[in-house]
Amino acid sequence: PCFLLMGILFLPSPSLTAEPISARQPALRPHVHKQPEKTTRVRTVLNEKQLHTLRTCYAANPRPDALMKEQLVEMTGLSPRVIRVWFQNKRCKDKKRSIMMKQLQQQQPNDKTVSGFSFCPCVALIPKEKGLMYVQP
Amino acid sequence: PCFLLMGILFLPSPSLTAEPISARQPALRPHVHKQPEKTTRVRTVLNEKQLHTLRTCYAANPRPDALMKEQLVEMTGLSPRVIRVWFQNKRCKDKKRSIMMKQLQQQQPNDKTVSGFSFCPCVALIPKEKGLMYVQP
DNA sequence: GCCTAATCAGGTGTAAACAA
DNA sequence: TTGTTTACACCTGATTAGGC
Repeated sequence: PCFLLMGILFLPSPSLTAEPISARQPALRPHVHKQPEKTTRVRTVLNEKQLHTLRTCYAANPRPDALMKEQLVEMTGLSPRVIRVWFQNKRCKDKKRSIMMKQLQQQQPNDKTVSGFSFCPCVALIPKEKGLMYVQP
Repeated sequence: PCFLLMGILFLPSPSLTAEPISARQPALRPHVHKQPEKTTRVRTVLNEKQLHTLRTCYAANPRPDALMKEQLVEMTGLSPRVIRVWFQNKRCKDKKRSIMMKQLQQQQPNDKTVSGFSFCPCVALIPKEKGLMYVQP
């Protein structure tokens, strides 16, 4: 259960070799056109194995062609649509992140002041509004 | 898959849990409607075997993904919700405990090392006595 | 009373939808 | 296609309450 694709060696996932239960068929709505009432958006939850496959492929080639995507469909059991969207989002996020990084680096090479927080992409660390700061008593 | 960069802790993507929608609680009135209706919450009592299974899994991976949780559901006979809550509580307790430990260790050697505060106040700062002091930033 | 399962409040990450 | 927004899955941390 390990094979080669585009020069990438895919090993079986360490956690699970057998994939028993949830081969997810997202069961998407056939009527894509908007019904203002039904706002139920079906969110596919990717498991670790699928993510690993996608990420490995992405690392080798962030813009897979149709053939490649087809292979991914087969490997992950995801729909082509999910594959496509995932790569779209991934490219976008990556780009955004790299831009952020560059800003961060050139902004303060080794400044340790609190002001550096304003550029911290991890929002959790920034009190948004009336958040609280933790200090030692 | 979690790393530190420029003092920012990047956590791995959240583990995935497929939770049936039916498990969502109807969000009963949090307010003054003190209706005499029974608010008895059902408390699951875990037996030794279930605890052992959960603890073993936790030791190997405190953040199981959807597949793993599904297996746990099968092995323990517990609902996905109970599994999820157990892991949440366990992580929280563990974290709290480890923080206590670290703070105990650091208590004697030195004081007033505010290093790290400017980078990560949420994580780095540890209460000296018992509990955190909150101040407005 | 202690331990902890369940709940709550608030936040994060991201798949999906949408806009350009 | 890229860039932005939205909705949802799931998190943490604090709190509440059930069993022993």
